Amino acid sequence: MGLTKLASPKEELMEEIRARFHELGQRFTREREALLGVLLMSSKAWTPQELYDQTQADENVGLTTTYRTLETLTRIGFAQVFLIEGELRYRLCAPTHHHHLVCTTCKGIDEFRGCDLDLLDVGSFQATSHRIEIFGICKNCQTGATS
Amino acid sequence: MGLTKLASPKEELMEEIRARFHELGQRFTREREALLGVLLMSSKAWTPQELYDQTQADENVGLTTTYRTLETLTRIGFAQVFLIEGELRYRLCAPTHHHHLVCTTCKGIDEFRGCDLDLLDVGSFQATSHRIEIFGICKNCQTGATS
DNA sequence: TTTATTATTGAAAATCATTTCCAATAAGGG
DNA sequence: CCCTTATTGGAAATGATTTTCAATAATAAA
Repeated sequence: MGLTKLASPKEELMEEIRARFHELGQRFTREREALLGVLLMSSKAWTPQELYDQTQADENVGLTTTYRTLETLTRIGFAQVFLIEGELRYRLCAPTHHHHLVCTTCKGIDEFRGCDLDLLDVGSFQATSHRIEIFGICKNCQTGATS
Repeated sequence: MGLTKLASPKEELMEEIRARFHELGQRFTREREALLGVLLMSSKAWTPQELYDQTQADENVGLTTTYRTLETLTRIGFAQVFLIEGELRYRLCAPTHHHHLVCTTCKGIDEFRGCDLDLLDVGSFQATSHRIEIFGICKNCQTGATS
């Protein structure tokens, strides 16, 4: 990990999201593209403020827009919120079922598939979804680098 | 579920927590006892505000103290935070390894034990902990009652 | 018991996170 | 190129949480 590329090819996912936006009658603005550009660049889960700061480098995107875009992406299933050490962080996610390896050092998150939780007997509890998160330190962060 | 009693006997857990507080040089105040009294009463995960409101019935506990006590219980391992539908909620938890069935209607949480996640191969990722949460509707909430 | 020490409390203020407002802007269909 | 209307951004509002600090009260020691 250590902020490796996302599993799904960058351009492909960008197009998939753009298409979904159009389907929903939402516009694909320069701001949204800039935010997605940053999000697609790594496996990191960002706080809204961090993401905002990151975009300031080249594009001018407002903090409010950053919040709104993360909310939208989460609502339509292309991002997920994570509670990591008391902070809410957002990360792009493929919309297929998977779980996460969360690095508490760099906040990078890798996906993994394959879980047998559907087999678990939960009695009369009517399960609708589940989440598995494995916390730890990714390979890259084990080798000393602080971020 | 539907806010059933906690697995571990109420008095027993209260004593365990009291003992741990003493060990840590922390005082077992009337306020902390009142808050624990409410927390021990059910399997519900509370927002700080809700817990504060609940205590006002008989004991006068401040909101600040409510936040502080939840923070302390979480830090020493007797409570856990949950992100449920965008809200942070706290629930007493036995300090042994287990996972959760989260009712998104009443916010009651049941514990379940037995998971084979330790067997999962996560390659070079250095796992330190993991969390499994199953979301859904508990038996009690399936039968119509709104809360 | 009584006293001394010091952790804890609570109310107010400060801070931080997030949302709402609304006038100006710009995406994208026609 | 024009029109419609979703989107933007800054400011203000709101909401959640933390800090501050003087008063209080829980325990240990006498």
